[in-house]
Amino acid sequence: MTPYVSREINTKLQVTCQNCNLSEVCIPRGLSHKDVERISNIVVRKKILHKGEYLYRQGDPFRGILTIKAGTAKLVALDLDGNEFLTGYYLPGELLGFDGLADDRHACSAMALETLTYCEIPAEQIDSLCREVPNLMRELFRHVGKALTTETDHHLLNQRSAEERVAGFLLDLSDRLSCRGLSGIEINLTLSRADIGNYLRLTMETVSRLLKSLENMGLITVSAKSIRILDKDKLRDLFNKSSSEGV
Amino acid sequence: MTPYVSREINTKLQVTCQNCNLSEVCIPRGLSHKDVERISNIVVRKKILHKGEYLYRQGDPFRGILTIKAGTAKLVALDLDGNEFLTGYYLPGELLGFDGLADDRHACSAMALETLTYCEIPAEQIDSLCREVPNLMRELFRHVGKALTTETDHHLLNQRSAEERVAGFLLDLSDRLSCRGLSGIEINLTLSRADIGNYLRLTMETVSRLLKSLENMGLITVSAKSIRILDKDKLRDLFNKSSSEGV
DNA sequence: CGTATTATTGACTCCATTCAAAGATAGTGG
DNA sequence: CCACTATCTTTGAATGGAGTCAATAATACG
Repeated sequence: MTPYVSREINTKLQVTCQNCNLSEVCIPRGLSHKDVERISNIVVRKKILHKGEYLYRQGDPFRGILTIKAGTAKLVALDLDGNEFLTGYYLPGELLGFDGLADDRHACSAMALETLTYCEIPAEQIDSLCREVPNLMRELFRHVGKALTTETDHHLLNQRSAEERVAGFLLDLSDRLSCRGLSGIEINLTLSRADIGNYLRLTMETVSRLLKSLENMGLITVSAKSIRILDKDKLRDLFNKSSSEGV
Repeated sequence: MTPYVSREINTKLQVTCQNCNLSEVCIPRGLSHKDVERISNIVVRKKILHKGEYLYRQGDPFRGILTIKAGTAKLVALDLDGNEFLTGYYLPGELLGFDGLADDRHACSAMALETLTYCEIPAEQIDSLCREVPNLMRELFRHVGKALTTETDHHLLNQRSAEERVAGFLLDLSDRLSCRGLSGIEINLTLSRADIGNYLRLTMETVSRLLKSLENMGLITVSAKSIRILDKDKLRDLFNKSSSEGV
């Protein structure tokens, strides 16, 4: 019953944190109306990026904490050999940029996977803003802590069997989409098979084979970049396979 | 040339952040004398823990940010099946506890690997202390950011070949010991083979085989829990093997 | 409509795991 | 101090899961 507000980023003057449709998942979550107002004046609402463009690049000076308004992005680290490693995949309302906190340079690159709009708390403002709005400080600590446990979960996922990894990836994505009021059943992948493989540390061939296998089992249907989850419970069972061994 | 101060935690009254021998690597790093004084009054210097005792357990309410004064600790997450996953291994001056930031409960357990002493910024004090000492806030953000990139590096390491993982583990440990003024050559492992395997997501058999193999190559000598690095450069070459393929 | 990119499918290989058994080490009580 | 036990470590042989290489198919894009 919150007043409906246009999703168009183009109507720039109107869009504030107070009326943003993502206020339930983004920074404002848990902050008072007054705090949000304070923050909203600082937050920079950025222009559109197109597929393949960077929000920031590995090695860039830390630019701030970003949050996606619309679209999806991937976070990529380069290993010693220059190979990509997809460390994260971001949906609207999710925060990124924490990889720049450690030494004021971004340790990863963030790239738009499709047309994307985002907001930013500029690096130079974080300090003063946190001092003025202690609740924001607490929220930022909470978010960066969340980024840490998410990375641990990702690491844990990638130690499981290829089948469990793919199942886990779909379940995670489904849940995160649901949280944002989007369909957790009809999933539109913006990642390529190679990207998914990169995220799960599998080859694209293995990802392809396993999506087909899940389809053959009747758990999902796959058609190009669109995946429909037919049986989430069975998918979950598959994900937890190792614990209920032997059946 | 800083005045030498007893390492004995038992002489409680004397030990402050100002005179702690770890001030170059721990929280005080980069803070003014005055800031350190302020913090030192809040920091709680804890009693001795013995091998196998917990600093905190998964599910416990967030207790604060801890730093090890003497000894080593492991950070362990339990996966869905109840299997251990060793997410981190901590040396004196290293901070832990960030796994409790996200939802005020610790996502991991921290266990002493040997007799251990540590200090603590209690959870309830972090907020006010950060407000009084903005430089501390910045340092904490830096540290939690570091924890995040460290976890990504760990994740990346665990995607490499078993040989590279073991070599990388030894190199990392060696460097971290060196930073603390300890020998990076004569390494005393406090982790068991199973723990190392757990950290590197290898079986203890594989770890054992590869330590033996590195010994046969003349890069290290192994005797029980004591490892001596004989040729760090060659060890580094081995770690970077995949990039200089074919030789 | 044609070309480039991305995805699928198959056959074969190899690295790390598993299973199993022997050997070393550390901790305990007589 | 030594014997005894439990735990940790080493070593070997066989297995299997995901990778690699390669060819074809589908999709996106100009």
